[in-house]
Amino acid sequence: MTLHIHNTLTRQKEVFEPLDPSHVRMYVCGPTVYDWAHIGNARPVVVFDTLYRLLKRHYPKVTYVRNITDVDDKIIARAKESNISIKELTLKTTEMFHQDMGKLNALHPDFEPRATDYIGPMIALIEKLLAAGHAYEAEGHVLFSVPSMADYGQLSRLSRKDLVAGARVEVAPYKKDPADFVLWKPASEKDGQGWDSPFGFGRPGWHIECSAMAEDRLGETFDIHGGGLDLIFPHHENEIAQSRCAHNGKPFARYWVHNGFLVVNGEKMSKSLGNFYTVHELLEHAPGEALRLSLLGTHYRQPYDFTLEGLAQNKATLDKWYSALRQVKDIKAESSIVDEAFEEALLDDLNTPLAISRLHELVRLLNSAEDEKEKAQLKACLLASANAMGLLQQDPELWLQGQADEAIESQINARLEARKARNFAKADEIRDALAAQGIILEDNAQGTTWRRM
RNA sequence: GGCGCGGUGACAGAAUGGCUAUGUAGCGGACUGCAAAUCCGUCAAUGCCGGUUCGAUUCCGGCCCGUGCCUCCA
Repeated sequence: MTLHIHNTLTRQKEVFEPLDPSHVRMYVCGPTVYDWAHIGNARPVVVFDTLYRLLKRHYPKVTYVRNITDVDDKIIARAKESNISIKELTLKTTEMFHQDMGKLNALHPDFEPRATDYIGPMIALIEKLLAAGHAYEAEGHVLFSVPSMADYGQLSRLSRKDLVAGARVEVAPYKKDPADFVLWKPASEKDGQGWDSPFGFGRPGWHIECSAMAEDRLGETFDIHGGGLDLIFPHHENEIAQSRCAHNGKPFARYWVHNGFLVVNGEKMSKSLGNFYTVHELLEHAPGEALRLSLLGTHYRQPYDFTLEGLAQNKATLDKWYSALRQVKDIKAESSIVDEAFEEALLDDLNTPLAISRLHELVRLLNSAEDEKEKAQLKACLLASANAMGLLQQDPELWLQGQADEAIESQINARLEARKARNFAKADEIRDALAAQGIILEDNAQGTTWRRM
């Protein structure tokens, strides 16, 4: 079984062949920490977490790096608004991000470099670019010279001519070419964020941050670089330009993987449109695991149309799956081999919807299995496969019922007594009363089980 | 204007040059005191027009519709 992955560089599905099969290296652009993460931020986290888990099953060592961008105009503005220090804002927001992503069952990356810890390497990279003639200083800025790179634009397939034709370019007077972009910009002390450098007091441009952190953690050339579709241009294009030009044209990332956009009611979700959901608020509607399943229910390169109804439906699916697991809670899972059809789906460019359909199939088989040994195997297979996607790792009782509740248990016992006495009117009365509290009773061979809606 | 992406049953969402996933909803049945859950069965789709082909939802061309990017957005 071989991993095939879509590479934005070639716009094709390719066989994944790591530079070093004993050590796969992946970099994904992380959040700019100034506010709660929204579901658009959560999508790449969940997608690349699933890829990370997949890679770990097939290669002996995987290094996954996801940065924290803690230098940014929006951060400076937000800190000023909230009247707190930049450090306080970025630390607090990073903590919020970690909590939310933890609820989505996202594993922690191997490294999570913060931009502010890499100012030195960024300056060094800029100096290399200046020395190589790919950058120039102008009015306190250092700019990357796009015309100095003959094959600029390969990832986005935008020619310089097209870029200039785009009427939205606001050409700063100090730019030699309209396409040039900032590597370093001047800052003043009152911004609350700035560093001394050979080019003066200032701060790094956004793109150079990722180039520097990726190189420091993963080397000049590495395997996979991921992020949202919208980062292709300009961010990733410029990362490539900086990194390759600083290293004599050496390749940067070999496979570029981009997740599609998030859409709400057919419209792009964005803060300016006001139609966005934060992960934090959605966690009040449904557990993080349901949100994770929702995000994986659409192939990662497709646009994902988020709805609260869809979220509720995925919650119901997990209820069903956990119910199936509860039926076999006394059966010990044997071995832990990921289902083959499931794994094949993931290996084919991370086809999570197809993999999920296989989980449905495994649940159905488990529900209809008669033989104990067969149940034990199916349970093990289901648990291992679901875990490969970061799902179904909770205790079923805890998922379905939450904290133990003696009042409910005694009501259920009272109902069982009534049923035994064939007093069905009373039994139904108790069931209806519990239903009004969102408690669903299920009578089965073993007795009566319950769950919360 | 340039560079892209997409249009599949009531809804969500995969796949495929012929055998038409999966889930939710619906319908029928089994089970149940009745429900719920579960199981079995079942209905139902490829935007439009051409072309290639024995055969197209799939490949090619045109059109319509929707949508994204085009200088710091995941």
